[in-house]
Amino acid sequence: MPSFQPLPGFVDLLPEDAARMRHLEETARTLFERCGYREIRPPLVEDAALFERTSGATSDIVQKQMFSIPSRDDAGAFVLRPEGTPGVFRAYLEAGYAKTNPFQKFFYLGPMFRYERPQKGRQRQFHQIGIEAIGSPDPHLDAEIVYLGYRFYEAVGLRQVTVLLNSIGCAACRPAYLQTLRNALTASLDTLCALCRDRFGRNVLRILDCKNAPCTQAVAQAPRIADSLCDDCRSHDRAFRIALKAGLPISEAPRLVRGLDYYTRTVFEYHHPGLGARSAVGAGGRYDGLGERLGGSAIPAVGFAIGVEATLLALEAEGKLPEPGGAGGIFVVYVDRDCRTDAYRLTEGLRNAGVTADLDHMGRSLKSQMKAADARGAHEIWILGPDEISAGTVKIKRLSDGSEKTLPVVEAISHASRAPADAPR
RNA sequence: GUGGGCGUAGCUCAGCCGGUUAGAGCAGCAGACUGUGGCUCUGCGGGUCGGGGGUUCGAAUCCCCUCGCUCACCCCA
Repeated sequence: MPSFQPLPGFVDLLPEDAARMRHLEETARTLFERCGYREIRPPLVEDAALFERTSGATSDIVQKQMFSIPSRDDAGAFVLRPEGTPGVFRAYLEAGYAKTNPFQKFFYLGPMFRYERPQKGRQRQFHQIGIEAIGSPDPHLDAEIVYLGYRFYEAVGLRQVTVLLNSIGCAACRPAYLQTLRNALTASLDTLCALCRDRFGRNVLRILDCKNAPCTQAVAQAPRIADSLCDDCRSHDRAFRIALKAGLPISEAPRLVRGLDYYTRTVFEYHHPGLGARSAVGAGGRYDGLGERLGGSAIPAVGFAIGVEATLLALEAEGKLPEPGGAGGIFVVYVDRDCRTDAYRLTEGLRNAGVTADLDHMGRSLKSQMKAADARGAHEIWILGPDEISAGTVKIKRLSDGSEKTLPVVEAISHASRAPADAPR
């Protein structure tokens, strides 16, 4: 057993894992850029207060899930970002977009950190890919984003994703609903789980989300938030649904709420049946309240985040995990050790000509070199032995059909650089 | 924070009613095929049996402690 392992909840992404993750990231990048979203990279470390102000001091993220870093001069706590939205929004404000060019579409990707007990699909360092459209209240934007998220899952190969939708109102109508909800739940307050009894005063809305039987029962009787929406929220929701592309596998989720405080109106989650109880592969919503929480003016915005690890699990469940392809390219093989330097020079010549090329560095037998070439998925083996070296040639073997030919080295290199053998597949 | 499961080779695991040299498959290396991959066969290397203590003539096996991993609950993208 090695002396050092990754810390609990942290994992080494080996090349095969990194390739899978990169595949998702590149799919997202292509898709999002096509829709006008530009990549933004806020820092991984922010002032703890940023998340306390935005996510809500009562949210679990803030209460117990943040990784804090003591600052040297005791100026306050720093934290590893537990989610992407606040940092993106802070960057938007900091850059002055609100004044110069208020409507901006961003995407971001990278690691997030939460101090949770690790389990399947949940790590302390996990990865998200998210988008944020800041500056517009347009319900068509909600539709664009919900659809875009779905398109991402579709593009990576998932076929069983469903979209859960709800509206949770705004600062104008939600307080009245919260009161209605409290009134409705008062009678059954004693039957609620301990956590929900606590939530009753602190964050009633979250009771809707509770999975404990007594709470779901109590909640089933309670009035729906959809019936308490103000006119503005109602018309926003209506326009959003009209705009939303038909054919999306949508489920109404009248009790869907979010764990973070800044959401308003549209909320949604993407679910996958292959993940069990914790079936979300991504989620998001509108957060018109975030700008004010950061001390600015009200700036409407909407976005979502994709859980990368959850998405990979879903792909695995559908049997669609992409198998990382071989390195391709050319593997240069030396017949005996005296040819190693020539083989090395030939390899460098190929690389300098823009061709993917490699060779053995373990002093292995010819046969083993051939095996290694095959194992790594090379397309051609270039064999260099005393005969070839004295003739200034190289023997080229195609792995696909085993055919061989001998060419002068110079000619072979220029041919390879024109018609690269490392073309995909 | 709470509960369950599991720690034996690089990986997946067998062995565990105590008993000689701790095994298999895969992977690795080498050979059969003396300058040729995939398939096959043969051989080789590789183990503080997570760690510590205890019981015993004898512990991978039984007991205690400890560390680690994992799954679930909680909560959550």
